[in-house]
Amino acid sequence: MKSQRITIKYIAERANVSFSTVAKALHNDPVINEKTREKIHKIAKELNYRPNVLAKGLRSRKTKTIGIILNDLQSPFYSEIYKAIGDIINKRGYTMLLSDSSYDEELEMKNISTMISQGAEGIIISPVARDSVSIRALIEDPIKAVFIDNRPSNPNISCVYVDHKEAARIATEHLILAGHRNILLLNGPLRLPSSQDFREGYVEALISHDIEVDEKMIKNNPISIERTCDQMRSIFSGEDNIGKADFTAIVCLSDVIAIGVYESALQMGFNIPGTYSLVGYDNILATKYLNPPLTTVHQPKEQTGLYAINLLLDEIENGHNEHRQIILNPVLISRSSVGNLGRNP
Amino acid sequence: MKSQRITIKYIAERANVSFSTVAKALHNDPVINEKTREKIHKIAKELNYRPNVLAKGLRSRKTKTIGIILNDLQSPFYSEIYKAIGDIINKRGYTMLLSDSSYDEELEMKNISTMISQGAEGIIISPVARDSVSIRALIEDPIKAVFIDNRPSNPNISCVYVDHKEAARIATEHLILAGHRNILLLNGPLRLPSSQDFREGYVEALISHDIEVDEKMIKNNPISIERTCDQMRSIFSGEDNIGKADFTAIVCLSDVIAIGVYESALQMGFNIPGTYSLVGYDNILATKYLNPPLTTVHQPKEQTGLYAINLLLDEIENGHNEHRQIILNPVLISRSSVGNLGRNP
DNA sequence: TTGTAAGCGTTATCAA
DNA sequence: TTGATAACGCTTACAA
Repeated sequence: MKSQRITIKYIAERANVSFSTVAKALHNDPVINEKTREKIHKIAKELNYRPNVLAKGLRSRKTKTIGIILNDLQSPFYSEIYKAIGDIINKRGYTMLLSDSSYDEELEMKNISTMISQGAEGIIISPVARDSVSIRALIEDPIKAVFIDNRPSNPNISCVYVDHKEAARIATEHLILAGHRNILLLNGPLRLPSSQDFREGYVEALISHDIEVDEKMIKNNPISIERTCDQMRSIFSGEDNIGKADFTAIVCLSDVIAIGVYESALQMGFNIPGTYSLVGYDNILATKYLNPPLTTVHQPKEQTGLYAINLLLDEIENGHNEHRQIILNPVLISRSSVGNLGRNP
Repeated sequence: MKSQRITIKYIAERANVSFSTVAKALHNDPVINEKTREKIHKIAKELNYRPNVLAKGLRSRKTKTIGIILNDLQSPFYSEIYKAIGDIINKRGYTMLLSDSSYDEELEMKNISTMISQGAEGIIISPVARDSVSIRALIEDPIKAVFIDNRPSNPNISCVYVDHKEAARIATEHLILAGHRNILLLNGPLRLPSSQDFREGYVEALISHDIEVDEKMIKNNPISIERTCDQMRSIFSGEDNIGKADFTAIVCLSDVIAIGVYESALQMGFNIPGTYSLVGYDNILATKYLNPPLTTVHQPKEQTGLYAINLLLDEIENGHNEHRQIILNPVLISRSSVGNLGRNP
């Protein structure tokens, strides 16, 4: 298995020319004689020559590699985003380096380091925090980056994100207009910028409708079905600081959390929207087919990915240097998980 | 922005030692004096030194990079698999190169080439076909590979897969035992090995219960919600060679196809399981919460990923050379999308 | 204990 | 039109 590696040097031997001639021929450099060019191409093809990207990158600084750093590879939310990114990356002849930070700053830092080490020409990242060591490191590094999903506090970064505050406002208001006044917020960990924004939107909606904000009604938990079930169980069992009769509706930071509520409904025997009305966020594929179909706020995920990669490639290939911020709008998708309490006309 | 790149050479200058001393110190080579070692580490840390993986890989042939090639990054089926893979890869200090072949052999070939070019030390691939130019190329190359999701025809390849034939048999038999005899098979494109296997299992189940196999009842379409809706619509409109009354149950090659049937039910106004009983395959997360909850055949996706990456890393790191084939078992998850026709006790 | 030097496979410059 | 050569940043004998 000590099989000879196919390099331009090896091709040169076979073709009886110098390796630099081979290099030029392979790049279709017009200085090379048509005949030799063809001969060399033929040999390369026969030997199934594959240029060594490492050597190439080392020498030319061009690796044609883009790093994508997200927080949860498995989440349908993120997968729609990087599906869109991946398609473009492929089409444009790049390769995608992908990694998962799992909402952990240390891991994020490591991921960024690795990608830079690997010679990624650019990075698209869904940052764990609005500002952090890793983000500052990223900005200092001469590597191009586009942030998605969250607005970084430093304005000198290109980014594409949906206005989470507005999303929460829309979702909460929808419930208020359906007559709900005691609305539970199933939020994510408060250290996440999206959770902070979402919370703000929720509060704003309540206030603008003269509803008092009760801190006990805001629950911050990791974004997962299991943890959501734990939360609901603790409310039902009386362990929590609120009881199951203290609210009539639930807003969730993400559809995954909303699915956790569906699971809880199954486990604890309550009904959606009979017992609780429910609004999610993201509009992931499955929500349409849930029982009942979930009312949720749509995030343009494909668009996010598309904008992000186009911005990045533009910066890389055309040396674009001014930073652009693209804010996308959330839109309410009304389905059947919200019941009308009939207080409002 | 012409910022000085931090290399061992640069650190060497700062530390007043030769660059090879730096290299050794950074590797904690015991021949280096404790004092100088510490000094060098300190400087490296201050300068935020990141080894250039390209140079490293070029010289040492170790890139710590694993390539993952799948057919549909967005599908929850695949994302569970590479989530599992990604976790291990990260934990073991590797990086993941990910790409999507979209069930296209040409793209697959390109993806393999790219990964080899990039110096990936190993590849985990869900192959488009059981045998193909790209697969043969992959075997000839000295790169380690593990196939998942499908059994390749060449036995000299490590692989991890679920027995799709058995899965189809279980699914179909489940319907037969519920009294169904006219069962529509919503299969994938016939060029896909999984479709071929699935078809076999379906046929086997029918035969073993003395039900005649009707080719018209087997539909091969791309695996997507949209194409499934198209198929159902053509049956309902009479354009197809079977009519809507010709069957009472449906088996699907994947849960995504099954979701397409749910969508069709919505669009065309039929009922599950009232009009048609339905069995899916994969047991993706959402199936449990569909309306009605989908009866499906579970594929151990996380296990698939885990086995695959462990096999691969074992081959890479321990030079394991014998190839191993791991076959995983599908298991029926009975929920509420199958109605009993009452013919059997 | 530290330093010198060759080489990994390219690109790119200059000379022939 | 072709060839020789240096350089990219690192690893790794071997020499000092």
